[in-house]
Amino acid sequence: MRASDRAYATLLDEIQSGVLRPGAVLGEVEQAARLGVSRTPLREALGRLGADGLVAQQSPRVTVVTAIEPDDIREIFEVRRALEESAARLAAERGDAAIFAELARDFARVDLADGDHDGADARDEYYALIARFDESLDSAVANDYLTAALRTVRTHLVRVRRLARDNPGRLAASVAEHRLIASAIAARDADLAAHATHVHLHNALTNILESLDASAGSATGAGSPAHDPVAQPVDAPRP
Amino acid sequence: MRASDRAYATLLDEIQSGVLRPGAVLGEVEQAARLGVSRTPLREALGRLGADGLVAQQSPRVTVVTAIEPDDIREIFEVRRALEESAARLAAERGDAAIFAELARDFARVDLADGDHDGADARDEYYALIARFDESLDSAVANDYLTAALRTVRTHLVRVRRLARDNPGRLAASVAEHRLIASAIAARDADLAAHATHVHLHNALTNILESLDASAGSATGAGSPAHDPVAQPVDAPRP
DNA sequence: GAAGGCCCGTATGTATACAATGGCGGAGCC
DNA sequence: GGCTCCGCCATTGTATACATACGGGCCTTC
Repeated sequence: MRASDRAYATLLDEIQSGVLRPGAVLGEVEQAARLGVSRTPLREALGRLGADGLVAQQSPRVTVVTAIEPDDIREIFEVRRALEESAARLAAERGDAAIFAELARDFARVDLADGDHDGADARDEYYALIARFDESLDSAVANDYLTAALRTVRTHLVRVRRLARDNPGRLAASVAEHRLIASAIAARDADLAAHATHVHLHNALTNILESLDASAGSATGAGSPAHDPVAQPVDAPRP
Repeated sequence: MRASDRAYATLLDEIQSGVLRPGAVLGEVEQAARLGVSRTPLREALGRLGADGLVAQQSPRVTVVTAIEPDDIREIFEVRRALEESAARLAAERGDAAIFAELARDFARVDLADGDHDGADARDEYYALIARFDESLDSAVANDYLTAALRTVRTHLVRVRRLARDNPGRLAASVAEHRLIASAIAARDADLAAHATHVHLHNALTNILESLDASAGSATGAGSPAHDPVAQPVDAPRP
């Protein structure tokens, strides 16, 4: 594996997981030394992260991790709605019905299992299933350009999810919503698939924004308690 | 201006204008020498072009200009429809009605002027107006993520337009379609704006594909006569 | 005492040198 | 005669050295 790939993967993970917080300054020599690579591959990694929108040049001399604010989340969900509604429609038109019928069954099963044991276990199963659903969707749509655009959106979504604590009730509802979407695609009902996607995204966004409001009310800025040992100067989240 | 920016801009222009044809091999030392920059900034330029989807690594050792085939065009238009329909909706909801009313007037004027003098002159005016329309749309939508996604699509569209000769009749129709979209946004009629966008994209795609069929029938591969003095080995359009 | 200018330090941007890998060609063997 | 293996060459990936430019701090002057 190339050094630039390692640097990109590591930085991506650290940004998505919150180890590198928004506003953290990413100096080239500093990060290159920390990750054990030279400046050249690190620059390539920073370039890719910049293309993804995860880092930006605050000034011509300083690269920082970008912030995600409620307005960003709304914007991301607008793009997400546009792309995923289309994807759902296209999947309903051309997808393999059997695959989505099976996905719908699996979502139904998780829905039941959720009563048995809620917690990290159910959540892991949920996220794994979502990932499988996304993969199946991409494969059914068979559109590299759409998949690429969705990939960018999903990259940002990882960070968004981290900001918002998902309550157990929302989890169960989300599973049910996905089940409906999968069923609609399996039934080749493009309108229903699109509208169910719309509903799902509306609910997800609402939940996230409410969760953000709640945590903003309880503790200001102490959402993620993790004191990071890496991101040195967390000054200037935005000028 | 940085050397990497110059390299990127030059290569982008050459790919979009067809000087560097699909399948052309972009060796690092070769292109660096040609563009008068070092390998380091050239690599950065290639990386950005790769992120845009304009070049790809055919094998782990050779970077080539990507091809655009009819299927690619269909895929691009699927993404474009998803994004531009949403953009039209959002612009209708939040845009400045006055700006789009003025755009609608300008489209109407070009529509009339088209009768006087058709040719390169009208086409330039048309493309300038389209560019202004796109800018106004982006500004009205005020969504950086959506704008970024549209930017990628538009980058590819430049190449698509070059492939298809646009006939004068289509040009006039396109102007009329844009006039309707602008009017709908000015009237804050989100549904009409979205549906007019759908109609416009459908017509544009149909025209492009028909034009492609026609040129494929008349001359195979001799669509762009420009003999290029730069792109050396045009071997292996695809294995 | 304050403001402006100069100098230095530190950062990025670029060039080049070095290393490793993959492909191609030739030669030898079956 | 054909296939396979070995070795060289070419090209990319990485590291490092050099240039340049921006910013901060200190000194000087008004």
